[in-house]
Order: sequence, then C-alpha cells, then structure tokens
Amino acid sequence: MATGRTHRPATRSRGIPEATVARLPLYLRALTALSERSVPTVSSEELAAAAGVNSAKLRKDFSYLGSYGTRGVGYDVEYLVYQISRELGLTQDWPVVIVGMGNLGAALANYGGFASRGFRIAALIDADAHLAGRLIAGLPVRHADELEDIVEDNQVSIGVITTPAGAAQEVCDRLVAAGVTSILNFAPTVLTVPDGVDVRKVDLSIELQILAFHEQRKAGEELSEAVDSVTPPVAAKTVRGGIKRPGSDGDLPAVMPA
Amino acid sequence: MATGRTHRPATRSRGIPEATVARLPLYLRALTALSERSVPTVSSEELAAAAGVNSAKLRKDFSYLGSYGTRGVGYDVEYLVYQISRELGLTQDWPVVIVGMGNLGAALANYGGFASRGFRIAALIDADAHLAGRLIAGLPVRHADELEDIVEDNQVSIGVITTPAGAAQEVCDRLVAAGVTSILNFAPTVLTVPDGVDVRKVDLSIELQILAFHEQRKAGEELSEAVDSVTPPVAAKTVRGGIKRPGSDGDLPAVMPA
DNA sequence: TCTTGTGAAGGGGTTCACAGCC
DNA sequence: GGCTGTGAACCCCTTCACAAGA
Repeated sequence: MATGRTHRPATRSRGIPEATVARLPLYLRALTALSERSVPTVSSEELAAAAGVNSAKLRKDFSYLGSYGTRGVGYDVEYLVYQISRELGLTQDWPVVIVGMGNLGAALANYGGFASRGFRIAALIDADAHLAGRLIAGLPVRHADELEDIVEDNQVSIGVITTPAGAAQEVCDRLVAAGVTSILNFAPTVLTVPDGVDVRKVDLSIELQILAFHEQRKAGEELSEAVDSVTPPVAAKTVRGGIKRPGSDGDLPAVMPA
Repeated sequence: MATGRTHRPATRSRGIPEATVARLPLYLRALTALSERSVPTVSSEELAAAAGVNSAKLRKDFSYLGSYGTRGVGYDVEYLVYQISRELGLTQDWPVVIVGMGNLGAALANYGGFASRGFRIAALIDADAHLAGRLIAGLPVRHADELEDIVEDNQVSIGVITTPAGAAQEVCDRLVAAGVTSILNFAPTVLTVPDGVDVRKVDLSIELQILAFHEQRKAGEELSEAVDSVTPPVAAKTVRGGIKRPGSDGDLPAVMPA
C-alpha cells in the first residue's frame, strides 16, 4: 500500500519484508503492555496471541531482525521492545505536521498516541485564516501560507493530510516540494508523488465498503444454506457476455461520491 | 487483515480474491468521478491511472466480476459503476452505529462520505451520560445502555468503534452479542471476536510507525550513498548471537504506549 | 524437555505477454 | 489497429515441521 521507494536489492541482509514491518508496531504494542506489567520474558506463543497473529509468523518475523530469543525460554521483553523500537526508527522523535484542521485533523491532534514518544506535532496547519491562532490540543493553528517555512524550519519529513479531497493533491505537492518525504493521507483521493516519497492512506469509506461486501456475502449464504449445492449456479447470473447493460440507465443505484 | 469468515471453497465461481475486493472501492470512486463528468467509456489504462494501479491488475480484477468490457473500446462507465456497486453490496443501505463520541467519533459522524448513500448512521452512542441528547452531525447521542436495543431495532450489522482502547473489547462484545457481524475498529487494540464476525482496523500509530521505518531507511541510505558497495556490511552489526542485551536496562528508548 | 530459528512446501497476488475479439 | 481477457511465470508471504540449542 505504500509507494515510491526504489527498494534496491538492499546491499545484502537489510531486507525486512514489508509485511513484517507492518506487524512490528503490533508486536511493539503488545510488548509495551507486558513491559508495563513488568513481565520479564514471553514466549512466541503468548506474544503472538496478544498481537493477534500465529506464533510461526511471529518467529519468522523476528528472525529477520536477528536471533533475539532464547531457545527453551522465550524473548526478553525489555530487550525486544528496544530492538523493535530501534528498527522502526522510534528511538528518535519525528516531527510531523497535520494539514487540515477540520473535525478529523482536530481529532488526530488530540489523539494521545500521536503526541507520545516517537512522534511530535511540529505544527497544525489550515487554509482558513479564521482558524489561525486558535488553540487545538494546546497548539496554535498556523496558516497554510506558512507551510513551507514550517516544514523547512522544523526539518519535517512526515506530513499528515486531513484536508477535503479537493485540496489534498495541492497540499501534498507543497509538502513534498518543501522537503516532506512521507505522507499519511486521510483524504479520499489518490495522491501522485515523485519517486522516493512514501504515501500511506487511511480511507474510511473503503474500509466500510469492504465490510459491506463480506456482510452481503453472509446474508446471501444464509439464504442458500438450506438449498446449497442442490440448485446449480441459478439463472441469477443472467448477465455475462451476451446481454450486457441490463439496466444501465434505469435502476442505477445511488452510489457514494466517496 | 479481516478475520472471521470461514470462507468455504465458495460453491464454485463466487470467489473474488480479497485483494481485488479491497481495490473495488478505488475503482468505484474513480468511475463515479468519470460518471459525473459524463464520460461514457474508459479504457483499462485510463481507469487504472485514475485509481493508482497498473492496467494489468485492473483488468485481472474486473475479470473476476465478469466480462464487462468491450475489446478495442473499453468499459462502459455507468454499467461498471452499477456492477461494482452491486458486487460491494452498496445497492442497499447499511445502517451503522458509531460507538464512542470523542473527537474521532464526532469527526466520523460529520464525515460526508459516511452519511452518503450505501451507509446510514443509525445512531451515535457514548457511555458518558452528559453527552446523551447532544446533537452531533444533526443526530442525538444515545447512551450506551441503549446499545443492544438500537442494534436490534435497526437491524444494525456494521459497528464502528471509536472508544478509548480500554473500552473497545467490551463494546465489541456487546455489539456482537446484539447481532453486529462486521466491525470497523479505530481503537488501538486487538479485538477478539467469534467466528463469522469480520473485523477491520484503522490504526493511526501503526501507519505512522511504518512511515518512520521507511523514513529512517532513507536517511541511512543518504549517508552510505557515497561509500556504498565499497565498505562491507560494517561492524555496526555488533549485536547478534553472542553479546545480547547491549543496554537492555540502560539506554532504553522512550517507547510509545501506542 | 521446551521453545526458538529456519529450510521447504504451499498459496495468493502481481506481472507478463499474447490470443481473442471489436 | 486497439483494447480486453487470461494462461503462465514469477514473486512474496504464510504455514508447516523439525533440527538446533538452552
């Protein structure tokens, strides 16, 4: 889902699979909870359960980081927390800017896990001059005109976009031009960025639509449960190949603009 | 990332790959935009560009739905919009409840794409009695005590959890007990659900941490750029195997509670 | 004995490249 | 000539199952 990065063959060894990287934060969270409860060691089985994955996957994931466990015993919690944090780059503070101070932007600014260690909100930015100066989560909103200065002055490399869809690409372009190389996009648009810039997106309506798909499936199965495997693929599949456009202009469903 | 569902071999044919399902909303969005501009047909190349994927992937994806294109011409926009909407189950309105009316919950309630066709907010719910009755996005907040009644009365099958992490599992359990079978979780916790229930999660800090990982990588490459392939994998890899726990209790980084 | 670390097998998804059809 | 639909190759990820080691 990320993009950009040339990902050259990684001059040997340094190749942690993307799927593994995506799970490290999950392990880290589980380990942090154990750490707070002063649990000294944990087995792959226990930790996997806490993270919601299976233990073989977890062990394989950790094997990319090195041999950090002890056979017959398990993993040292504190040590793993440190190693994963380091691997994820959380041993330093990343300054981030949030652009777009609507409901969502404000929600993120107030989100605890955000302002906590590893990330620091360098500035909140909005294009609305009326918002400028207002405090959100204790920080003053800065006007969009200042975007470039803020990014450069604070050496910001990570930007979060929470603007309306229409403004997202322009904001993205400006962030990138000013030096940002990683973007987390909450606006429902496909962003175009130059090579070397990573984009990750969080899209509410896509998630909901995926759930709707499975939900519909369930409802369908319930019905065919009794019949099942008795009736053939029914004539329901009238469409396909020949007929085409059974009601292309008539019974069109209302579709989300999202 | 979804879970639950037994996903039986799908009595022949009905098997659309999960990866394809996840992209259908993207295609639908691009197609809707074309539809609004009254574009009649579109090629796989054009549509793929608009959706941010490559054309071979798009054609393969569409092939799972059926043969909806015309060789030498392209795809009929309106027709595809209809077919994808139907496939995703958006030809009906899904009532959803949002539980947890903090900043994030309020943001979602106000989010346009949410309330638009395909999904309908059946209720906003919060455990804080002080919030009860207050209007958010034009809807009154209902107290958590009413959760079960709301779900049953409105036949809600999709629930969105925007509570603090500590409350998420309990809310989830109650939703499921009341009949919800799909959950979109914004709380930073792993939810445990019975078979047959789908969970998707949206996790801000995980996304940021993944970006930080790649960002760190970039910074490292910049340095080794000049040297590159001249120096061997350096002694930097002091750790590994032998030594163990170089500073397990000393220079521990501050780690996010995530 | 217990649990990690990992080759090897298996499964999905992506990409290629071209046959099929307009 | 142009574009779709799709077998086949390829690649990545997951899972299995067991050797290695505390």
